[in-house]
Amino acid sequence: MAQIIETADSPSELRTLADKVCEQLVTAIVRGDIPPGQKISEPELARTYGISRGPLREAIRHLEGLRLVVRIPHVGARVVSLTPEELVEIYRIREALEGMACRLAAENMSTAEIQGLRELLYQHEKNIEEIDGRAYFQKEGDLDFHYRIVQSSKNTKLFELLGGELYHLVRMYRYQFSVSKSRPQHALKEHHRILDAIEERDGELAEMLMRRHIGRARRNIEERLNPKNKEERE
Amino acid sequence: MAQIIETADSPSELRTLADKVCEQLVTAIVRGDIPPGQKISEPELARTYGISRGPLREAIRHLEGLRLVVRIPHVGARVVSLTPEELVEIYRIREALEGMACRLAAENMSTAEIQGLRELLYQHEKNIEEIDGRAYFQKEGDLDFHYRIVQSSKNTKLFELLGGELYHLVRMYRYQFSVSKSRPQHALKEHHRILDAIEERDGELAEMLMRRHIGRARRNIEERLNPKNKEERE
DNA sequence: CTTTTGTAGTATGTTGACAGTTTTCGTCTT
DNA sequence: AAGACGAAAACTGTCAACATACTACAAAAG
Repeated sequence: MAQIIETADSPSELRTLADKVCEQLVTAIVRGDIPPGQKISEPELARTYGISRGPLREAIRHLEGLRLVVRIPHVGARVVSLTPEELVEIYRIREALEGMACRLAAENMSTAEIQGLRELLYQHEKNIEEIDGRAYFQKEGDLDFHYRIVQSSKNTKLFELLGGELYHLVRMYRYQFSVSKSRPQHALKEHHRILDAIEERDGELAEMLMRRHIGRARRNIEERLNPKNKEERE
Repeated sequence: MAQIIETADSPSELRTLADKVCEQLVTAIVRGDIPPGQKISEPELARTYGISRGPLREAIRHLEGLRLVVRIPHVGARVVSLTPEELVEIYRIREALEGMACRLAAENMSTAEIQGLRELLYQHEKNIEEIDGRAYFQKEGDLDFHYRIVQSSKNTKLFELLGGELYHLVRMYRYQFSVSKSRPQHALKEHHRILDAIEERDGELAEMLMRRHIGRARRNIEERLNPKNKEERE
C-alpha cells in the first residue's frame, strides 16, 4: 500500500490527484520500483494509491508523453525498457544539446550561480571521499551538475526538453544499469574544467569540454555493449 | 459542430476516442482554428466533438505534454502563445539537433530515400512556380524536407523529439505568423545543396549547411522582432 | 466613485458504474 | 500430448453524476 506522499514544494492541496500520482509514478519507474517492461494495471495501481481510475488514466497519459511508458489501445500500458541502442541515441542527443547549453551557460550564467555550482562540486568531492566512491554521486549528484548548467543556459525550451523527458530517461538508466564504478573522480575533474571555462566566459571551450565529457560517457556505454570491437573506438 | 473526422491511416476503430480527439485538437491548434491564448473549455469541447469529458481530459493531458496547451490546476487549460523569444529558442535547438540529424542522415540515408527526397524538392519547385510562391511551400512543404531528413537519421529518439513537440510548435508558428514571403526560392536552393552533401556522404558539410540554413531562418525571425538593432547581427 | 465582500453560477476534479474488448483458462478434438 | 475452440473473468474505454474550487457579478461599505 503505497499511498500518496506529499512532496516538499507545491502546497499539496493545490495540485490534482493526477499530478501527484504522476510524480509518484515517475520516481517509482525511474528508481526501478516498477521494473521496465512491467504491465501497468489500472485497477491495481488505483487500489495501491487509493484513487479512482480517472485521475490515474490522466497520469498514465502524461507518463506516455514523458516516454516512460508505452501504451497500446485496449491492451494497456507498459513501462519502457530502454534498449542499449536507444540509450546511445539519447547520449548523442545530450552531446549536441548540452554542448549548446554549456555555451549558452558561459554567456548567461550569473556569478552567483557559478559560485553555487562550484560549491556543489566541492560537496560531490566530499561525498566521493566519504563513501569511497559510488552511490550518491553516480545516481543523482552527477545529473545535478548537468541539470543546473542547462538551467543556467536561460533557454527555457532547452530546459524543458533536457529537464523533462530526457532527464528522466537518463536517471532511469542510471538506476537500472547501476552505472557501477565508472570513473567518478575523473568525471568530477571534468566537471571542474567545464565550470572553469564557464567562469572565464569561454563558451566555445565550455561547449567542447561538455561534448567530450558526454561523449566519453557514451563510448563507455557502447563499450559495455560491444566489448569486442574495442579497436573501433578511435 | 466539428465532429470527429477519421484520418487516413490507422484503422479508426482501433484507436481510442481520446487519441482521435487529441489528433483533431493538434491540427486545430496548429492551424490556429483554436487561437493562441484561448481558454479550453471542457464542457464546450466535449459538446463540440460529441464525447464525454473523460477522454477529452486525457487528450488535454497529452496536449500538455506536447507543449501545445498550458494547464493550471482548478483553473483550466489555455492554448500556448509562443513568445518570439521562445520561438528563437526553438530555432536554436533545431540548429543543434537538425544539424546532427543531417550528419547522421548523410551516413545512414538509403539511396532510395535520397532519390525520394530529391523528387520532393522537384515537386516543391513546381509548386513555387505554379502558385507564384508562397502558401504550400511555406506552410508544410518545407517542413516535409526537414521531417524526412530527421527520419533518415535513423536515430529514433531524435525523431521522436523533433517529429513530436518541436515539429508541432514550428508548424504552429508557420501558420500563425504566416511566414509571408521569406525567400522560398533561396531556401529551396539550400535544400538542394544539403541533399547534395548527403548524397556525397559528406556528413560534416551536410551538418554545416543545415545549421546555416536554420540559422538564417532564425536570424530572419530575430530581425522581424527587433528591426532596429540590425548592426548587431554579425 | 472605488473597493470590498458575499452569493450565485459555472468549470474543474473525482468517483462509480456500464459497455466492449482482450486475455485466460478449461475443455474438447485430433 | 498438443492444439483449437469457447466461455468466463479481467481489464480497458466511456459515460454521467457528484463534490469542490474558482469566477463573476451585484450589493454594500468606505
